[in-house]
Amino acid sequence: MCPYRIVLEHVTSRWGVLVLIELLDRPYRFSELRRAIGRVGRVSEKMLTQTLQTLERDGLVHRDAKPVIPPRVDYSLTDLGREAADQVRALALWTEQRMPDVERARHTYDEARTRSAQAS
Amino acid sequence: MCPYRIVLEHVTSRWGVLVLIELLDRPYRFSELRRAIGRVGRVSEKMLTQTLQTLERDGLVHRDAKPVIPPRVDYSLTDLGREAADQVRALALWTEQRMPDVERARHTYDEARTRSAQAS
DNA sequence: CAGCATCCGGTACGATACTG
DNA sequence: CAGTATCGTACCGGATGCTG
Repeated sequence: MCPYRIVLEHVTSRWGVLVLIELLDRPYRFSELRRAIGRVGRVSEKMLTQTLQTLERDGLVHRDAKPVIPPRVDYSLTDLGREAADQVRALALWTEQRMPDVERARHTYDEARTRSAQAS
Repeated sequence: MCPYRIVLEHVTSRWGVLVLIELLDRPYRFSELRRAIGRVGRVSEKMLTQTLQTLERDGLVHRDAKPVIPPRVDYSLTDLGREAADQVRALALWTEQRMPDVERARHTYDEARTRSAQAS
């Protein structure tokens, strides 16, 4: 499989999308980020960790761990990450905007299928 | 979960991305589309069917089934689908472009981890 | 050719408990 | 607080066989 597709899948992954969009606003701490995303769709601690590690490895997210007690870790976007996040957010906004059209299309589709089911 | 996130996941899904990008060039028949995508990552017949149905239901893809023997079905983008596909392609192109940066970031990341593993 | 039905393995994902 | 480790499950996705 093409190497760039891997990165594309990281960026467009379920939680990757949400992480990038949230971090576009401002840096977040781990649990804080988890709560912020939680308003849209609950993410498990494990998945958030995994997603952040993947994005960090790809150079999209910067992890700043301060050696204090209790631990404090801040996540932010790198310049590269911001470029990706901008595009992802644009896509998300577009989706939100076009939701009515999608709903209408679905309704038409479902009705057509219901009819043909009745006809059988 | 927010309704628009569902659509976003359809669009950014593994095969959804590739279908949208391919259809941006021109309409495709089923098997033809499968082969076209196959150059990047093999997709099973089942997944392609499923992806196309989802995108059709969301009003992004138009399905034109001609009642002939042998069957001929053409898939194309709707206006709505083209809007989505444009954004997805932009993201894919960006990813391809920035691949060197990602590779470099990964190398740095992996090396740092190797070192700390040796230190233990 | 286009697609549906069925079975099945891998893994993505969540819940929980534990550590520094 | 910010994770790691372990376990169980649900679902993704592939392989195969069949239909119009």
